Amino acid sequence: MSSEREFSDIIAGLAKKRGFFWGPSPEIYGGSAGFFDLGPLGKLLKNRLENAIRTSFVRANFWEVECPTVSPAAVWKASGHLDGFIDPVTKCTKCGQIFRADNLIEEQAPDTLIAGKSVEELTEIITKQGIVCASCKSPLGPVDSYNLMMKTRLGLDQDAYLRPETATSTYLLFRRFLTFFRDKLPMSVFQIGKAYRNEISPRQGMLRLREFTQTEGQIFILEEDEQNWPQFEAIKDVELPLLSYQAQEKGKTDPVKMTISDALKKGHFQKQAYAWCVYLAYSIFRNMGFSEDKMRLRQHMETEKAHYAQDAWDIEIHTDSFGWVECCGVHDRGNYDLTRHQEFSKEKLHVKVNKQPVVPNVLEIAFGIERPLFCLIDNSFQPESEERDTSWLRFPPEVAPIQIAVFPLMGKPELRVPAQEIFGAVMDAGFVAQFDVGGSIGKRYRRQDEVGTPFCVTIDYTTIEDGTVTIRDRDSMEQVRVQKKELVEILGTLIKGSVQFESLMKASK
RNA sequence: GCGGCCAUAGUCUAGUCUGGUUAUGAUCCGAGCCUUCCAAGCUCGUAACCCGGGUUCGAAUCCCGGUGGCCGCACCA
Repeated sequence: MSSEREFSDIIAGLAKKRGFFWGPSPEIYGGSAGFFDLGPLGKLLKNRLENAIRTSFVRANFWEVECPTVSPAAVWKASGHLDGFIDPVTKCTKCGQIFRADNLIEEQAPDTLIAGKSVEELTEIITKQGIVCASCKSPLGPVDSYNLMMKTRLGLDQDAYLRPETATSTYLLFRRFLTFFRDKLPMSVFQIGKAYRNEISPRQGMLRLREFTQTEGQIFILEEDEQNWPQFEAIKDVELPLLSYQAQEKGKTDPVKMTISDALKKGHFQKQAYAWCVYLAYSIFRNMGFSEDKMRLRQHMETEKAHYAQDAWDIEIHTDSFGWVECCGVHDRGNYDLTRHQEFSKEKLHVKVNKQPVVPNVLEIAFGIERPLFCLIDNSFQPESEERDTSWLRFPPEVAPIQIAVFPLMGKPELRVPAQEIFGAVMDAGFVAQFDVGGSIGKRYRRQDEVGTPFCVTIDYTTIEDGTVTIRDRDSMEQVRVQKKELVEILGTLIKGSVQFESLMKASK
Protein backbone atom coordinates (compact mmCIF):
# COMPACT_ATOMS: atom_id res chain seq x y z
CA MET A 1 0.00 0.00 0.00
CA SER A 2 1.40 3.36 -0.89
CA SER A 3 1.28 5.83 1.96
CA GLU A 4 0.41 8.78 -0.28
CA ARG A 5 -3.09 7.46 -0.87
CA GLU A 6 -5.70 9.38 1.03
CA PHE A 7 -7.10 7.62 4.07
CA SER A 8 -10.66 8.03 2.83
CA ASP A 9 -9.69 6.28 -0.42
CA ILE A 10 -8.31 3.36 1.55
CA ILE A 11 -11.59 3.09 3.49
CA ALA A 12 -13.62 3.37 0.28
CA GLY A 13 -11.44 0.73 -1.41
CA LEU A 14 -11.85 -1.67 1.50
CA ALA A 15 -15.59 -0.98 1.60
CA LYS A 16 -15.87 -1.79 -2.08
CA LYS A 17 -13.76 -4.91 -1.95
CA ARG A 18 -15.38 -6.49 1.06
CA GLY A 19 -18.97 -5.41 0.47
CA PHE A 20 -19.58 -2.62 2.97
CA PHE A 21 -20.75 0.06 0.55
CA TRP A 22 -20.70 0.66 -3.18
CA GLY A 23 -21.29 3.76 -5.19
CA PRO A 24 -22.18 6.24 -6.27
CA SER A 25 -25.29 4.34 -7.23
CA PRO A 26 -26.41 3.20 -9.79
CA GLU A 27 -22.86 2.22 -10.69
CA ILE A 28 -23.54 0.49 -14.02
CA TYR A 29 -25.21 3.66 -15.32
CA GLY A 30 -22.35 5.90 -14.25
CA GLY A 31 -23.73 6.75 -10.83
CA SER A 32 -25.41 9.80 -9.32
CA ALA A 33 -23.56 11.71 -6.64
CA GLY A 34 -25.03 11.40 -3.17
CA PHE A 35 -26.39 7.87 -3.50
CA PHE A 36 -24.80 4.68 -2.19
CA ASP A 37 -25.70 1.01 -2.01
CA LEU A 38 -24.97 -0.94 1.14
CA GLY A 39 -23.42 -4.34 0.50
CA PRO A 40 -24.03 -7.36 2.74
CA LEU A 41 -21.53 -6.35 5.42
CA GLY A 42 -22.57 -2.70 5.34
CA LYS A 43 -26.20 -3.66 5.79
CA LEU A 44 -25.32 -5.99 8.68
CA LEU A 45 -23.31 -3.22 10.31
CA LYS A 46 -26.12 -0.73 9.80
CA ASN A 47 -28.62 -3.14 11.33
CA ARG A 48 -26.39 -3.55 14.36
CA LEU A 49 -26.10 0.21 14.75
CA GLU A 50 -29.86 0.55 14.41
CA ASN A 51 -30.35 -2.12 17.04
CA ALA A 52 -28.00 -0.31 19.40
CA ILE A 53 -30.00 2.87 18.78
CA ARG A 54 -33.36 1.12 19.32
CA THR A 55 -32.21 -0.50 22.53
CA SER A 56 -30.89 2.81 23.85
CA PHE A 57 -34.08 4.71 23.05
CA VAL A 58 -36.39 2.02 24.37
CA ARG A 59 -34.45 1.86 27.63
CA ALA A 60 -34.86 5.62 27.90
CA ASN A 61 -38.62 5.12 27.57
CA PHE A 62 -39.02 6.26 23.96
CA TRP A 63 -41.57 4.58 21.65
CA GLU A 64 -40.82 3.93 18.01
CA VAL A 65 -43.12 5.04 15.18
CA GLU A 66 -42.93 5.05 11.39
CA CYS A 67 -44.42 7.66 9.05
CA PRO A 68 -44.65 8.13 5.28
CA THR A 69 -41.65 9.65 3.53
CA VAL A 70 -43.85 11.72 1.19
CA SER A 71 -46.10 14.53 2.41
CA PRO A 72 -48.15 17.15 0.56
CA ALA A 73 -46.77 20.67 0.14
CA ALA A 74 -49.02 22.07 2.88
CA VAL A 75 -47.01 20.19 5.52
CA TRP A 76 -43.74 21.71 4.36
CA LYS A 77 -45.27 25.17 4.05
CA ALA A 78 -46.23 24.89 7.72
CA SER A 79 -42.93 23.39 8.87
CA GLY A 80 -41.02 26.23 7.27
CA HIS A 81 -39.07 23.96 4.98
CA LEU A 82 -40.73 25.20 1.79
CA ASP A 83 -39.69 28.78 2.50
CA GLY A 84 -36.85 28.37 4.97
CA PHE A 85 -35.21 25.41 3.31
CA ILE A 86 -34.44 27.37 0.17
CA ASP A 87 -31.40 29.28 -0.86
CA PRO A 88 -31.93 32.42 -2.92
CA VAL A 89 -29.34 32.14 -5.69
CA THR A 90 -28.24 34.36 -8.53
CA LYS A 91 -26.06 33.62 -11.51
CA CYS A 92 -23.48 35.96 -13.00
CA THR A 93 -24.51 36.97 -16.52
CA LYS A 94 -20.90 36.85 -17.71
CA CYS A 95 -18.89 34.14 -15.94
CA GLY A 96 -21.82 31.93 -14.93
CA GLN A 97 -20.83 31.57 -11.28
CA ILE A 98 -23.65 31.01 -8.83
CA PHE A 99 -23.90 32.90 -5.56
CA ARG A 100 -26.18 33.09 -2.60
CA ALA A 101 -28.05 36.34 -3.28
CA ASP A 102 -28.48 37.13 0.42
CA ASN A 103 -24.76 36.68 1.10
CA LEU A 104 -23.79 38.99 -1.76
CA ILE A 105 -26.16 41.71 -0.62
CA GLU A 106 -24.92 41.45 2.95
CA GLU A 107 -21.33 41.80 1.78
CA GLN A 108 -21.82 44.65 -0.68
CA ALA A 109 -24.66 46.57 0.99
CA PRO A 110 -24.53 45.61 4.67
CA ASP A 111 -27.30 48.00 5.78
CA THR A 112 -29.98 46.52 3.51
CA LEU A 113 -32.77 44.60 5.19
CA ILE A 114 -33.11 41.22 3.50
CA ALA A 115 -34.85 39.02 6.07
CA GLY A 116 -38.07 37.59 4.70
CA LYS A 117 -37.74 39.18 1.26
CA SER A 118 -39.10 37.34 -1.76
CA VAL A 119 -36.96 36.47 -4.75
CA GLU A 120 -38.54 39.36 -6.70
CA GLU A 121 -37.68 41.79 -3.94
CA LEU A 122 -34.13 40.47 -3.75
CA THR A 123 -33.76 40.90 -7.52
CA GLU A 124 -34.91 44.51 -7.13
CA ILE A 125 -32.41 45.13 -4.34
CA ILE A 126 -29.59 43.77 -6.48
CA THR A 127 -30.51 46.08 -9.35
CA LYS A 128 -31.02 49.19 -7.18
CA GLN A 129 -27.97 48.72 -4.98
CA GLY A 130 -25.74 47.80 -7.91
CA ILE A 131 -24.70 44.44 -6.48
CA VAL A 132 -22.27 42.71 -8.85
CA CYS A 133 -20.60 39.34 -9.31
CA ALA A 134 -18.04 38.72 -6.56
CA SER A 135 -15.43 37.35 -8.93
CA CYS A 136 -15.73 39.30 -12.20
CA LYS A 137 -17.82 42.34 -11.16
CA SER A 138 -20.33 41.82 -13.98
CA PRO A 139 -24.10 42.28 -13.60
CA LEU A 140 -26.10 39.48 -12.01
CA GLY A 141 -29.16 37.66 -13.31
CA PRO A 142 -32.55 37.46 -11.56
CA VAL A 143 -32.71 35.80 -8.15
CA ASP A 144 -34.07 32.29 -8.19
CA SER A 145 -34.82 29.95 -5.36
CA TYR A 146 -33.18 26.63 -4.91
CA ASN A 147 -35.07 24.29 -2.62
CA LEU A 148 -33.27 21.39 -1.10
CA MET A 149 -36.41 19.28 -0.90
CA MET A 150 -37.12 16.74 -3.63
CA LYS A 151 -40.41 17.44 -5.30
CA THR A 152 -42.90 14.88 -6.47
CA ARG A 153 -46.60 14.75 -7.25
CA LEU A 154 -49.59 13.01 -5.75
CA GLY A 155 -52.22 11.95 -8.27
CA LEU A 156 -52.45 14.36 -11.16
CA ASP A 157 -51.71 17.73 -9.69
CA GLN A 158 -51.02 17.80 -5.96
CA ASP A 159 -47.52 19.00 -5.15
CA ALA A 160 -45.70 16.93 -2.59
CA TYR A 161 -42.18 16.61 -1.22
CA LEU A 162 -40.00 13.83 0.05
CA ARG A 163 -39.30 14.59 3.68
CA PRO A 164 -35.97 16.32 4.35
CA GLU A 165 -36.14 15.13 7.98
CA THR A 166 -38.24 12.60 9.84
CA ALA A 167 -39.03 15.01 12.69
CA THR A 168 -41.84 16.88 10.95
CA SER A 169 -43.70 13.70 10.08
CA THR A 170 -43.48 12.73 13.74
CA TYR A 171 -44.94 16.06 14.94
CA LEU A 172 -48.02 15.60 12.76
CA LEU A 173 -49.03 12.71 15.02
CA PHE A 174 -49.14 14.86 18.15
CA ARG A 175 -52.87 14.41 18.81
CA ARG A 176 -52.61 10.63 18.38
CA PHE A 177 -49.71 10.56 20.81
CA LEU A 178 -51.85 12.37 23.41
CA THR A 179 -54.34 9.51 23.23
CA PHE A 180 -51.67 6.83 23.32
CA PHE A 181 -49.85 8.41 26.26
CA ARG A 182 -53.17 9.08 28.05
CA ASP A 183 -52.70 12.86 28.00
CA LYS A 184 -49.58 12.66 30.12
CA LEU A 185 -46.52 14.69 29.24
CA PRO A 186 -43.65 14.30 28.68
CA MET A 187 -44.14 11.97 25.72
CA SER A 188 -41.05 10.44 24.10
CA VAL A 189 -41.11 8.94 20.61
CA PHE A 190 -38.54 8.18 17.96
CA GLN A 191 -38.42 7.27 14.31
CA ILE A 192 -35.81 5.62 12.09
CA GLY A 193 -36.40 6.16 8.39
CA LYS A 194 -35.30 7.58 5.10
CA ALA A 195 -35.00 11.31 4.44
CA TYR A 196 -34.05 13.13 1.24
CA ARG A 197 -32.15 16.31 0.48
CA ASN A 198 -31.32 17.51 -2.98
CA GLU A 199 -27.81 18.71 -2.22
CA ILE A 200 -26.33 20.86 -4.98
CA SER A 201 -23.05 19.04 -5.15
CA PRO A 202 -22.64 16.22 -2.64
CA ARG A 203 -19.04 15.28 -1.92
CA GLN A 204 -17.11 13.36 0.68
CA GLY A 205 -18.67 10.03 -0.20
CA MET A 206 -20.98 8.66 2.47
CA LEU A 207 -20.96 11.88 4.47
CA ARG A 208 -23.28 13.97 2.32
CA LEU A 209 -26.03 11.93 0.79
CA ARG A 210 -29.14 12.86 -1.10
CA GLU A 211 -30.94 9.90 0.44
CA PHE A 212 -30.10 8.78 3.94
CA THR A 213 -31.51 7.11 7.02
CA GLN A 214 -32.36 9.41 9.85
CA THR A 215 -32.92 8.64 13.46
CA GLU A 216 -34.82 11.24 15.42
CA GLY A 217 -35.98 11.10 19.00
CA GLN A 218 -38.53 13.69 20.14
CA ILE A 219 -39.65 14.63 23.64
CA PHE A 220 -42.86 16.66 23.92
CA ILE A 221 -42.52 18.46 27.20
CA LEU A 222 -43.98 21.34 29.18
CA GLU A 223 -41.69 24.23 29.92
CA GLU A 224 -42.16 23.85 33.68
CA ASP A 225 -40.96 20.22 33.51
CA GLU A 226 -37.80 21.05 31.60
CA GLN A 227 -36.08 22.37 34.72
CA ASN A 228 -37.29 19.51 36.83
CA TRP A 229 -36.43 16.35 34.94
CA PRO A 230 -36.73 13.19 37.06
CA GLN A 231 -34.00 11.29 35.20
CA PHE A 232 -31.54 14.15 35.69
CA GLU A 233 -30.44 13.14 39.18
CA ALA A 234 -29.03 9.83 37.93
CA ILE A 235 -26.73 11.43 35.33
CA LYS A 236 -25.75 14.78 36.83
CA ASP A 237 -22.23 13.65 37.74
CA VAL A 238 -21.48 12.11 34.36
CA GLU A 239 -18.65 13.89 32.57
CA LEU A 240 -19.10 14.99 28.97
CA PRO A 241 -16.45 16.34 26.57
CA LEU A 242 -17.84 19.82 25.88
CA LEU A 243 -16.72 22.50 23.45
CA SER A 244 -18.86 25.55 24.13
CA TYR A 245 -19.38 28.40 21.67
CA GLN A 246 -17.41 30.66 23.98
CA ALA A 247 -14.45 28.28 23.79
CA GLN A 248 -14.76 28.20 20.01
CA GLU A 249 -14.77 32.00 19.85
CA LYS A 250 -11.42 31.83 21.61
CA GLY A 251 -10.20 29.49 18.90
CA LYS A 252 -10.26 26.32 21.00
CA THR A 253 -10.90 22.97 19.31
CA ASP A 254 -10.33 20.52 22.16
CA PRO A 255 -13.29 19.69 24.39
CA VAL A 256 -13.20 20.14 28.16
CA LYS A 257 -14.42 17.31 30.39
CA MET A 258 -17.15 18.62 32.63
CA THR A 259 -19.91 17.11 34.73
CA ILE A 260 -23.40 17.75 33.47
CA SER A 261 -24.41 19.63 36.59
CA ASP A 262 -21.35 21.89 36.29
CA ALA A 263 -22.24 22.55 32.66
CA LEU A 264 -25.70 23.68 33.78
CA LYS A 265 -24.25 25.88 36.50
CA LYS A 266 -21.90 27.51 34.03
CA GLY A 267 -24.77 28.14 31.63
CA HIS A 268 -23.65 25.84 28.82
CA PHE A 269 -27.03 24.14 29.10
CA GLN A 270 -30.16 26.07 30.00
CA LYS A 271 -32.40 23.19 31.05
CA GLN A 272 -32.07 19.87 32.86
CA ALA A 273 -34.16 18.03 30.29
CA TYR A 274 -32.06 19.36 27.40
CA ALA A 275 -28.87 18.39 29.22
CA TRP A 276 -30.28 14.90 29.67
CA CYS A 277 -30.97 14.70 25.91
CA VAL A 278 -27.34 15.60 25.20
CA TYR A 279 -26.32 12.85 27.61
CA LEU A 280 -28.70 10.37 25.95
CA ALA A 281 -27.36 11.18 22.48
CA TYR A 282 -23.81 10.76 23.76
CA SER A 283 -24.66 7.40 25.36
CA ILE A 284 -26.30 6.20 22.11
CA PHE A 285 -23.04 6.90 20.30
CA ARG A 286 -21.11 5.08 23.02
CA ASN A 287 -23.46 2.12 22.58
CA MET A 288 -22.83 2.19 18.83
CA GLY A 289 -19.21 1.53 19.73
CA PHE A 290 -17.53 4.94 19.54
CA SER A 291 -14.74 5.52 22.01
CA GLU A 292 -14.63 8.59 24.23
CA ASP A 293 -11.40 9.91 22.79
CA LYS A 294 -12.88 10.16 19.29
CA MET A 295 -15.91 12.19 20.37
CA ARG A 296 -16.68 15.74 21.31
CA LEU A 297 -19.83 17.75 21.93
CA ARG A 298 -19.72 21.06 20.12
CA GLN A 299 -22.18 23.88 20.66
CA HIS A 300 -23.53 25.66 17.60
CA MET A 301 -22.43 29.22 17.04
CA GLU A 302 -25.26 31.75 16.79
CA THR A 303 -24.86 31.87 12.98
CA GLU A 304 -25.12 28.11 12.42
CA LYS A 305 -28.45 27.54 14.11
CA ALA A 306 -31.34 26.19 12.07
CA HIS A 307 -34.53 28.18 11.67
CA TYR A 308 -36.23 26.27 14.48
CA ALA A 309 -33.37 25.92 16.94
CA GLN A 310 -33.20 27.66 20.31
CA ASP A 311 -30.09 25.86 21.49
CA ALA A 312 -28.06 23.29 19.63
CA TRP A 313 -25.17 20.97 20.43
CA ASP A 314 -23.64 18.50 17.98
CA ILE A 315 -21.87 15.23 18.54
CA GLU A 316 -18.76 15.17 16.41
CA ILE A 317 -16.62 12.13 15.69
CA HIS A 318 -12.96 12.43 14.82
CA THR A 319 -11.99 10.55 11.65
CA ASP A 320 -8.69 10.07 9.89
CA SER A 321 -10.51 10.59 6.58
CA PHE A 322 -12.11 13.99 7.16
CA GLY A 323 -11.16 15.26 10.62
CA TRP A 324 -14.07 16.14 12.89
CA VAL A 325 -17.39 15.03 11.38
CA GLU A 326 -20.74 16.36 12.57
CA CYS A 327 -22.82 13.27 13.32
CA CYS A 328 -25.71 14.21 15.59
CA GLY A 329 -27.63 17.31 16.55
CA VAL A 330 -29.46 17.85 19.82
CA HIS A 331 -31.95 20.66 19.38
CA ASP A 332 -34.22 22.62 21.61
CA ARG A 333 -36.92 23.35 19.04
CA GLY A 334 -39.17 25.18 21.52
CA ASN A 335 -42.80 25.08 20.43
CA TYR A 336 -42.05 26.38 16.94
CA ASP A 337 -43.18 23.25 15.07
CA LEU A 338 -46.39 22.50 16.95
CA THR A 339 -47.40 26.17 16.89
CA ARG A 340 -46.89 26.33 13.13
CA HIS A 341 -48.77 23.11 12.48
CA GLN A 342 -51.58 24.25 14.77
CA GLU A 343 -51.83 27.49 12.84
CA PHE A 344 -51.70 25.92 9.36
CA SER A 345 -53.77 22.79 10.00
CA LYS A 346 -56.35 24.51 12.24
CA GLU A 347 -56.13 21.48 14.53
CA LYS A 348 -55.62 21.99 18.24
CA LEU A 349 -52.08 20.92 19.07
CA HIS A 350 -51.99 21.89 22.70
CA VAL A 351 -52.68 20.49 26.13
CA LYS A 352 -54.53 22.10 28.98
CA VAL A 353 -52.50 23.37 31.93
CA ASN A 354 -54.62 24.97 34.65
CA LYS A 355 -57.41 25.07 32.09
CA GLN A 356 -55.23 27.18 29.77
CA PRO A 357 -54.15 25.85 26.36
CA VAL A 358 -50.38 25.37 26.21
CA VAL A 359 -48.37 24.25 23.19
CA PRO A 360 -45.60 22.00 24.53
CA ASN A 361 -41.94 22.35 23.67
CA VAL A 362 -39.96 19.78 21.74
CA LEU A 363 -36.48 18.49 22.49
CA GLU A 364 -34.90 16.56 19.65
CA ILE A 365 -32.01 14.18 19.06
CA ALA A 366 -31.37 13.87 15.32
CA PHE A 367 -28.77 12.01 13.32
CA GLY A 368 -28.22 10.16 10.09
CA ILE A 369 -27.02 6.58 10.39
CA GLU A 370 -24.73 6.56 7.37
CA ARG A 371 -22.32 9.03 8.95
CA PRO A 372 -21.71 7.00 12.10
CA LEU A 373 -21.53 3.93 9.88
CA PHE A 374 -18.69 5.46 7.90
CA CYS A 375 -17.02 6.93 10.99
CA LEU A 376 -17.08 3.58 12.77
CA ILE A 377 -15.32 1.90 9.84
CA ASP A 378 -12.84 4.79 9.79
CA ASN A 379 -12.26 4.63 13.57
CA SER A 380 -11.91 0.83 13.53
CA PHE A 381 -9.38 0.73 10.71
CA GLN A 382 -5.95 -0.62 11.61
CA PRO A 383 -3.30 -0.42 8.92
CA GLU A 384 -1.11 -3.33 7.99
CA SER A 385 1.87 -3.83 10.30
CA GLU A 386 4.78 -6.19 10.89
CA GLU A 387 2.43 -8.56 12.70
CA ARG A 388 -0.27 -8.46 10.07
CA ASP A 389 0.29 -7.75 6.43
CA THR A 390 -3.30 -6.84 5.70
CA SER A 391 -5.27 -4.03 7.25
CA TRP A 392 -7.90 -5.00 9.78
CA LEU A 393 -11.00 -3.56 11.40
CA ARG A 394 -11.22 -3.37 15.17
CA PHE A 395 -15.00 -3.26 15.50
CA PRO A 396 -16.39 -3.65 18.99
CA PRO A 397 -17.60 -7.28 19.01
CA GLU A 398 -21.25 -6.26 19.59
CA VAL A 399 -21.47 -4.37 16.30
CA ALA A 400 -19.14 -6.43 14.07
CA PRO A 401 -21.05 -7.51 10.93
CA ILE A 402 -19.76 -11.09 10.99
CA GLN A 403 -19.48 -12.27 14.57
CA ILE A 404 -17.90 -15.70 14.24
CA ALA A 405 -15.92 -17.57 11.60
CA VAL A 406 -15.53 -21.34 11.71
CA PHE A 407 -12.62 -23.17 10.04
CA PRO A 408 -11.34 -26.69 9.82
CA LEU A 409 -7.57 -26.44 10.23
CA MET A 410 -7.31 -28.11 6.82
CA GLY A 411 -9.77 -29.04 4.15
CA LYS A 412 -9.60 -32.78 4.78
CA PRO A 413 -12.95 -34.51 5.34
CA GLU A 414 -12.05 -35.75 8.85
CA LEU A 415 -11.80 -32.08 9.95
CA ARG A 416 -14.25 -30.57 7.54
CA VAL A 417 -17.23 -32.65 8.63
CA PRO A 418 -17.00 -31.88 12.39
CA ALA A 419 -16.26 -28.25 11.52
CA GLN A 420 -19.47 -28.04 9.54
CA GLU A 421 -21.39 -29.46 12.49
CA ILE A 422 -19.98 -26.79 14.76
CA PHE A 423 -20.73 -24.13 12.18
CA GLY A 424 -24.33 -25.35 12.15
CA ALA A 425 -24.55 -25.13 15.95
CA VAL A 426 -23.15 -21.59 15.90
CA MET A 427 -25.67 -20.52 13.25
CA ASP A 428 -28.51 -22.19 15.17
CA ALA A 429 -27.54 -20.15 18.22
CA GLY A 430 -28.33 -17.03 16.18
CA PHE A 431 -24.84 -15.75 15.40
CA VAL A 432 -23.95 -14.33 12.03
CA ALA A 433 -21.17 -16.73 11.12
CA GLN A 434 -19.06 -17.69 8.14
CA PHE A 435 -17.53 -21.05 7.19
CA ASP A 436 -14.28 -20.99 5.23
CA VAL A 437 -11.96 -23.73 3.97
CA GLY A 438 -10.19 -21.78 1.22
CA GLY A 439 -6.42 -21.32 1.40
CA SER A 440 -4.15 -21.66 4.41
CA ILE A 441 -5.40 -21.13 7.95
CA GLY A 442 -3.38 -17.89 8.21
CA LYS A 443 -5.00 -16.52 5.11
CA ARG A 444 -8.44 -17.28 6.48
CA TYR A 445 -7.63 -15.44 9.74
CA ARG A 446 -6.50 -12.46 7.64
CA ARG A 447 -9.68 -12.46 5.62
CA GLN A 448 -11.78 -12.29 8.80
CA ASP A 449 -9.49 -9.65 10.35
CA GLU A 450 -10.00 -7.52 7.27
CA VAL A 451 -13.77 -7.34 7.84
CA GLY A 452 -13.47 -7.13 11.62
CA THR A 453 -14.77 -10.55 12.70
CA PRO A 454 -13.88 -10.66 16.40
CA PHE A 455 -13.59 -14.43 16.93
CA CYS A 456 -12.59 -17.44 14.81
CA VAL A 457 -13.29 -21.01 15.86
CA THR A 458 -10.85 -23.62 14.54
CA ILE A 459 -11.35 -27.37 14.49
CA ASP A 460 -8.09 -29.38 14.50
CA TYR A 461 -6.90 -32.94 15.19
CA THR A 462 -7.11 -32.37 18.94
CA THR A 463 -10.83 -31.76 18.47
CA ILE A 464 -11.23 -35.31 17.24
CA GLU A 465 -9.32 -36.63 20.27
CA ASP A 466 -10.81 -34.64 23.15
CA GLY A 467 -13.75 -32.62 21.79
CA THR A 468 -12.17 -29.18 22.27
CA VAL A 469 -11.95 -26.40 19.74
CA THR A 470 -9.90 -23.19 19.71
CA ILE A 471 -11.25 -19.66 19.80
CA ARG A 472 -8.89 -17.16 18.25
CA ASP A 473 -9.13 -13.51 19.27
CA ARG A 474 -8.86 -10.94 16.49
CA ASP A 475 -7.19 -8.20 18.54
CA SER A 476 -4.48 -10.24 20.29
CA MET A 477 -4.28 -13.11 17.75
CA GLU A 478 -4.16 -15.38 20.83
CA GLN A 479 -6.05 -18.65 21.11
CA VAL A 480 -7.87 -20.42 23.88
CA ARG A 481 -9.10 -24.02 23.86
CA VAL A 482 -12.65 -24.73 25.04
CA GLN A 483 -15.01 -27.70 25.16
CA LYS A 484 -17.32 -27.99 22.16
CA LYS A 485 -20.42 -28.05 24.31
CA GLU A 486 -19.49 -24.79 26.04
CA LEU A 487 -18.59 -23.02 22.83
CA VAL A 488 -21.87 -21.27 22.02
CA GLU A 489 -22.30 -19.91 25.54
CA ILE A 490 -18.72 -18.64 25.70
CA LEU A 491 -19.00 -16.96 22.32
CA GLY A 492 -22.16 -15.24 23.52
CA THR A 493 -20.43 -13.76 26.56
CA LEU A 494 -17.42 -12.70 24.50
CA ILE A 495 -19.58 -10.87 21.97
CA LYS A 496 -21.72 -9.19 24.59
CA GLY A 497 -18.52 -8.15 26.31
CA SER A 498 -19.56 -9.62 29.64
CA VAL A 499 -16.37 -11.74 29.56
CA GLN A 500 -13.10 -10.45 28.13
CA PHE A 501 -10.95 -12.78 26.05
CA GLU A 502 -7.97 -12.03 28.28
CA SER A 503 -9.70 -13.32 31.40
CA LEU A 504 -10.86 -16.39 29.50
CA MET A 505 -7.21 -17.11 28.70
CA LYS A 506 -6.16 -16.71 32.34
CA ALA A 507 -8.98 -19.00 33.47
CA SER A 508 -7.97 -21.73 31.04
CA LYS A 509 -4.38 -21.85 32.26
C1' G B 1 -23.27 25.16 -10.25
C1' C B 2 -18.27 27.47 -12.03
C1' G B 3 -12.79 26.74 -12.91
C1' G B 4 -8.48 23.29 -12.99
C1' C B 5 -6.96 18.15 -13.16
C1' C B 6 -8.64 13.13 -13.96
C1' A B 7 -11.44 8.20 -15.56
C1' U B 8 -7.92 1.04 -18.26
C1' A B 9 -10.03 -6.23 -14.79
C1' G B 10 -12.86 -6.58 -7.93
C1' U B 11 -8.35 -3.30 -6.39
C1' C B 12 -3.78 -0.77 -7.89
C1' U B 13 -1.48 0.06 -12.53
C1' A B 14 1.64 0.24 -17.96
C1' G B 15 0.24 2.06 -22.59
C1' U B 16 -2.50 7.96 -24.37
C1' C B 17 1.76 13.22 -25.84
C1' U B 18 3.52 10.67 -31.39
C1' G B 19 -3.78 6.50 -33.59
C1' G B 20 -1.86 0.47 -36.09
C1' U B 21 -0.11 -7.29 -33.51
C1' U B 22 -3.62 -11.15 -29.07
C1' A B 23 -3.88 -4.11 -24.06
C1' U B 24 1.30 -4.48 -19.41
C1' G B 25 2.30 -6.01 -14.57
C1' A B 26 0.92 -6.90 -9.56
C1' U B 27 -2.76 -8.25 -6.30
C1' C B 28 -7.45 -10.27 -5.42
C1' C B 29 -10.83 -14.08 -6.73
C1' G B 30 -12.08 -19.41 -8.37
C1' A B 31 -10.47 -24.82 -9.21
C1' G B 32 -6.73 -28.44 -8.08
C1' C B 33 -2.13 -30.38 -5.63
C1' C B 34 0.44 -29.68 -1.09
C1' U B 35 -0.05 -28.10 3.99
C1' U B 36 -1.12 -30.12 11.88
C1' C B 37 -2.51 -22.49 13.47
C1' C B 38 -1.41 -16.70 11.34
C1' A B 39 -0.89 -13.91 3.74
C1' A B 40 4.04 -20.49 2.19
C1' G B 41 4.69 -22.96 -2.63
C1' C B 42 3.21 -25.07 -7.49
C1' U B 43 -0.42 -25.76 -11.78
C1' C B 44 -4.62 -23.99 -14.26
C1' G B 45 -8.52 -20.41 -14.80
C1' U B 46 -12.05 -15.88 -14.69
C1' A B 47 -11.72 -10.73 -15.38
C1' A B 48 -10.85 -4.11 -18.02
C1' C B 49 -10.09 0.64 -22.01
C1' C B 50 -16.80 5.31 -17.92
C1' C B 51 -21.23 6.35 -21.48
C1' G B 52 -22.77 8.54 -26.26
C1' G B 53 -21.44 10.86 -30.76
C1' G B 54 -17.60 12.61 -34.33
C1' U B 55 -12.77 12.40 -37.28
C1' U B 56 -10.15 8.13 -39.62
C1' C B 57 -8.96 2.53 -43.75
C1' G B 58 -8.26 1.94 -38.37
C1' A B 59 -9.57 5.13 -31.76
C1' A B 60 -7.88 3.06 -24.99
C1' U B 61 -5.03 6.92 -27.71
C1' C B 62 -7.45 12.81 -31.35
C1' C B 63 -12.24 16.12 -31.02
C1' C B 64 -17.29 17.24 -28.84
C1' G B 65 -21.17 16.20 -25.27
C1' G B 66 -22.74 13.52 -20.88
C1' U B 67 -21.77 11.01 -16.15
C1' G B 68 -18.61 10.33 -12.07
C1' G B 69 -14.11 11.51 -8.99
C1' C B 70 -10.32 14.89 -6.75
C1' C B 71 -8.82 20.15 -5.63
C1' G B 72 -10.41 25.40 -5.23
C1' C B 73 -14.94 28.70 -5.04
C1' A B 74 -20.02 28.35 -3.75
C1' C B 75 -23.45 25.14 -1.06
C1' C B 76 -24.22 21.73 3.47
C1' A B 77 -31.56 24.01 6.29
